[in-house]
Amino acid sequence: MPRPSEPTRARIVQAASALFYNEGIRRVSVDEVAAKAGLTKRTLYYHFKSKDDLVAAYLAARDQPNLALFRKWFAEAEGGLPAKVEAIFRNLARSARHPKWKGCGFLRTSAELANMPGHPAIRIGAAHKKKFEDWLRATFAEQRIADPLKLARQILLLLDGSFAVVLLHRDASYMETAGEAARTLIETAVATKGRKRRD
Amino acid sequence: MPRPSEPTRARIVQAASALFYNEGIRRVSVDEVAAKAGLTKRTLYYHFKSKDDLVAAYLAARDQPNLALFRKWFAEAEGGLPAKVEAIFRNLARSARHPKWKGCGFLRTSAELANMPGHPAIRIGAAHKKKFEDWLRATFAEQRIADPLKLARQILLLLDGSFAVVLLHRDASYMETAGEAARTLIETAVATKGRKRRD
DNA sequence: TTGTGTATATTCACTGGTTAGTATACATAC
DNA sequence: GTATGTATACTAACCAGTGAATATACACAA
Repeated sequence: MPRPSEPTRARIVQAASALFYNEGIRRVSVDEVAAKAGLTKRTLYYHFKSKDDLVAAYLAARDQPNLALFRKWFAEAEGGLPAKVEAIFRNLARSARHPKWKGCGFLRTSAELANMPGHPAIRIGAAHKKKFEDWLRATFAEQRIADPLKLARQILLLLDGSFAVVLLHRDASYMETAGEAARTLIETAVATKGRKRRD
Repeated sequence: MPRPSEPTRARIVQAASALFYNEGIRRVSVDEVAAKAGLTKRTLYYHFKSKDDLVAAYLAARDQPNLALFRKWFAEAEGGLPAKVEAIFRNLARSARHPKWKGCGFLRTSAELANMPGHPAIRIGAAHKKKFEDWLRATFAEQRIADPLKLARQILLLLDGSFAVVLLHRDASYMETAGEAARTLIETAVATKGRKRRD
């Protein structure tokens, strides 16, 4: 039974993900994670050196799948650039209507651990958001938009804002409002493409 | 010494505010709050029936001062509507650069308690955001903007987005980016004032 | 093929500390 | 002498992390 070790670790991360996402980091004990994974706490501590380490692994496992989903929604959408970005918000709204939805795991974790600035989990969250921003910036740069970084950050702000607002109000329609705002900002940036900045 | 009871209660809320905001709800014990307020836990439980009750009081105490601050920043700013809204973001960025700043207490609390949907603290947070949205909507309506509710919600999304992003990245310049985005959205809405919706 | 050593993987049982909430008694002011 | 307010001392549960022992799989030697 010993040898492999990788499936066990993966099972622990899976159990931790479900519990941490649904209940919150500090609400969930290491014992609960171990029980859900079907093993003892001592075994868990063989694979992870601390609870903080486990929390970091939980977020690290969410990084790539999450980004892939956003890219998929963007790629599959019909229409031009604004429509493709808006599709991300529309799909997100659909996810948010599921009763088990509880916002963005990265944001919620960094909100809960805000008193530990250098925590590995917060770094992983920041890196995740940065990857998303970088992908948007590159996409906008390809379309010869004047200030692709600024526009990417504006979209990111709307996205994370919709995570926060929808979590509070439990009203997913805010995500469609955010999508509309994103469309307006993109169209404005496109219109300014060649022109000098006014003001 | 007994009689008054109100200053005692206020002192408890003050102690709770500092601790809950800086360390997080579940991180802070009722004993710690009592110690910081200079009394025993048993006395605290005379004034509040549970920890949840105390958490709710912590947020309720933040509601009016927070809104007043936003209104003050708006009112004192020079210039037109976009400049006045942008001033809110600029002032917020200034606050966020203080090292003790840890985001929006309402958002962080509801992120931490996301597993308890009906929690009084979450309701207070939602009501707070709604009041801000209502104030913006009324302000925009006075200026004869076409869809004041939609614009108010877009600004709210940018505001809460900047709380989230700046908490993660510890880079307050995102708030100025959010302010710029708000300006763009307002100017677009103003330009659409009388006109029919295109599309 | 069979025995044996070793790194890997797992468990039981425990520690020292913390936690929300309470039973009871005492003090003060009016 | 009764409302209000405060403190001491307690419960019963929980929690992150560890010490010591054990089980398994595989490499290699006989």
